[in-house]
Amino acid sequence: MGNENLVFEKYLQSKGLKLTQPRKIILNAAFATHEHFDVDGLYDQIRKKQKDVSRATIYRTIPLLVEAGLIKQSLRCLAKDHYEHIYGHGRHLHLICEKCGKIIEVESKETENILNKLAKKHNFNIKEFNVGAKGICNKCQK
Amino acid sequence: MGNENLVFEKYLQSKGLKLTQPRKIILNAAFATHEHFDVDGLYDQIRKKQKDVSRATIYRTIPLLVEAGLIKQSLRCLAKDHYEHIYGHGRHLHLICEKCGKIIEVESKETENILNKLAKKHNFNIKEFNVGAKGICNKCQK
DNA sequence: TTCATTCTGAGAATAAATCTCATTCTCAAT
DNA sequence: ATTGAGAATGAGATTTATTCTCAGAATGAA
Ligand SMILES: [Mn+2]
Ligand SMILES: [Mn+2]
Ligand SMILES: [Zn+2]
Ligand SMILES: [Zn+2]
Repeated sequence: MGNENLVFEKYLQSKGLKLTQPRKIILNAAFATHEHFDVDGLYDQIRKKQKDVSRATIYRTIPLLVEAGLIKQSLRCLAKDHYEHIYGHGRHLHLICEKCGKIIEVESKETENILNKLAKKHNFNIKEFNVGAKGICNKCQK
Repeated sequence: MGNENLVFEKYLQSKGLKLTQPRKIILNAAFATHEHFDVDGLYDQIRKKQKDVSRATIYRTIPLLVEAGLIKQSLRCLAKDHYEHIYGHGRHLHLICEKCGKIIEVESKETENILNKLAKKHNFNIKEFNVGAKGICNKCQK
């Protein structure tokens, strides 16, 4: 339990927006797990906790969390957008198994350094890394 | 004009499928440009050439081209799946401008080597690399 | 309280992608 | 050349994630 709440509140204030109850609930749900998540996942999780937030509000809140630098759009599985929180969670790349859907997270400063170098060569200002590979995981190879 | 036709035909034969006229037209359209493309892009391009292929057939043919190793799913822009051909086109990574949508393609054996190393450590068998970054391009920084 | 603004939920609307199905094509066997 | 079985196609219906609309509720400063 970091201080995502504080970060979010600060961001909302800076935009003249309010940290309401639904927004708190959604923020909490997004940080309740270290797994990637989608809108329906959040919705179900929130409903299990007797809370009540509409899907519309979740869809409206996610861009705010992204803008605040708390979460990022991650992968797209089963035709749905997926997200993951980034605040308090080191950058990493993804190895995604095409068979079972397993996601392996790996840290790699090296790839970042290389990308930074290439970006500099093109005068490109990187905001978000997006590194990964698809293939077959250990178990599924048998 | 490589021999994508031959590759596609071989693949289709191996699956008991046929290289029909619509499939030829779609294949050609996919290789007519080195830009990334989406279904509507192909559809418009084909219609401009007086040809006629339904969207349904394009949607049905794309997975075949992917399976044949001729194209790959690339980016997702404006809520649409995008693709790019890979046959006869060296692997590369993408620097995508969030402002103007410009896509800079850069080669980098280094990142591949690193990813291969990381994959080996996890007994992961890589099929497709997916490397890039989002940010602001040279021009849009002013 | 008042008042202006922001938020919210419910449901309608949008649109990419998939599916259905009747018809047409393909091609190997006769 | 004819036939027949399976494959392919186009048109339109369907699905479904996401966005939009709008009427009412909450917020908070004055
Ligand atoms: Mn992750
Ligand atoms: Mn490319
Ligand atoms: Zn697996
Ligand atoms: Zn740009």
